[in-house]
Amino acid sequence: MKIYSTLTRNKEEFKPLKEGQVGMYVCGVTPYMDAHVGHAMSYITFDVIRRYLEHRGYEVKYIQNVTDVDDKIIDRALSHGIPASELSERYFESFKQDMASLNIRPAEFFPKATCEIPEMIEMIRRLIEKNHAYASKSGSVYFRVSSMEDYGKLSGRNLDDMMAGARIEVGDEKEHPMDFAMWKAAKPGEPHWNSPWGAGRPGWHLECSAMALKYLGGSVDIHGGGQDLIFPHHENEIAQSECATGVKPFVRYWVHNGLLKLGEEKMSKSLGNLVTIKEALKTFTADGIRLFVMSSHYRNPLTYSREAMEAAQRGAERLSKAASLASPEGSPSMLDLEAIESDFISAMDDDFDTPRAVSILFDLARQINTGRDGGFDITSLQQLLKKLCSILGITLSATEEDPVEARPFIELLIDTRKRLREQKQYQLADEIRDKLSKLGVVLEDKPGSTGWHVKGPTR
RNA sequence: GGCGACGUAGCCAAGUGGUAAGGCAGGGGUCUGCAAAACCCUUAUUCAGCGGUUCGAAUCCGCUCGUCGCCUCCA
Repeated sequence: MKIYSTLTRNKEEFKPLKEGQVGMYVCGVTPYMDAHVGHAMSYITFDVIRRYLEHRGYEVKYIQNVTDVDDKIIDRALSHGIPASELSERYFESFKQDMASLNIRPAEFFPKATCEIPEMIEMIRRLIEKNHAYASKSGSVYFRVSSMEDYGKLSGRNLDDMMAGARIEVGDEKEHPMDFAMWKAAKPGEPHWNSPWGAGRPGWHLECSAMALKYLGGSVDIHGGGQDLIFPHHENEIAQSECATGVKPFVRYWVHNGLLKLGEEKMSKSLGNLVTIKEALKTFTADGIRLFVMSSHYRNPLTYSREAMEAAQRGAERLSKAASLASPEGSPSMLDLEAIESDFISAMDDDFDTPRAVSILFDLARQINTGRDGGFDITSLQQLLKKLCSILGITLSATEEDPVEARPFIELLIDTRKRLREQKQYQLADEIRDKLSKLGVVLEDKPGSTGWHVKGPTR
């Protein structure tokens, strides 16, 4: 199996530190508003990677942090008149719901920044001891970037290049403009914790270093996140971790997903151009959204559009139809299932090439349909389709929940319509079908019987 | 200005040296009372442009144009 690592900018043969086990750390959210489809894209990507690794026999330990204290949370909590902890808790719950709706499996553990303060303080202390960090007069602590030989290796920058950028402000208390805060001295009214350097709160980058170390050990196999985190976040994580522990590399495979665009720009909370996951789910199903994400390679940017989403949604429906067809009782289909599965594996083994993997799913669906039409037993094909879909977290569930209360009435109408058709009263029969369709119930006449299903969410 | 991606049919998107997967949409057909679904056929002599390397390039190299991301919080 090959995985592209941002650090080497190459596909590397995947070998976890401990055979058969994978420590995976994915940067989580800062919960101060509802998550958007860009977050969905990222977490679907890592959910698929996790599921696939497990399918390949690895035992995966998956950790995802929650940044439950930061400037935005504090600002927003203030304007809502509630404690920061309450705000972040509320949106973290909302986030977990969204993830569940998208069939994204929860992390094994979601460490919160505010619950890991002692570990972070310990890390700062070690870095100060080793001269990699220093406390300022105001009680903040900064990482000394000049103390690290290869600072900038992940993002391909060096300190001189960065100094050439015009947007750097020279802070009074920093030794070097690129030094970054690990501990921020408390301002009046802000949530704060005590530390050897005074009251304050942890810097953003520090939590991931401390948590990765605590939960996954000195070396992480896979560390994931959006490409927008490469610099400064992940660069600084490397600096803190490698300088504190002396263990190199901090991360064996850096995996970054491309960003979701809305129109010509990145979808983001700060730009405000976003579609929340809850909004998307009003129109599309989890399978539709997952297929949309997987139809493009995870390292490429993807543009959210109604047209693209609808195409994915149609595709999802096609797959679940093929999976749920009743199989004729004929001779079994003679397809080489092992060859199909091994094509799927080699696509996924090649840096998780989901577009290629998905194309195999569609090929399989067509084989199922033609097999059915030819009177073959398609059960084994359907089992394979279901198996491959479950590796990708595609549920294949009917697009809508069963409208239990309406069921007897729908069936009554279908029965009535059947009699009308027998009497060749087609005009009235078609009228029933059209009206049901407008109500979201689609009828399909087959030889001898009429099937029905509910249309996707609100389409 | 520095760093990094990307540009393949109407749309989305694989393919990284051997002659263009797959999905959606469109056209024609089979089936059907008509639909729907499904199936079959069909839609890029061509991969942003221009040069170069090669027996051979969408794939490698150079240049040009265009788009995006990061350099400030961000999945």
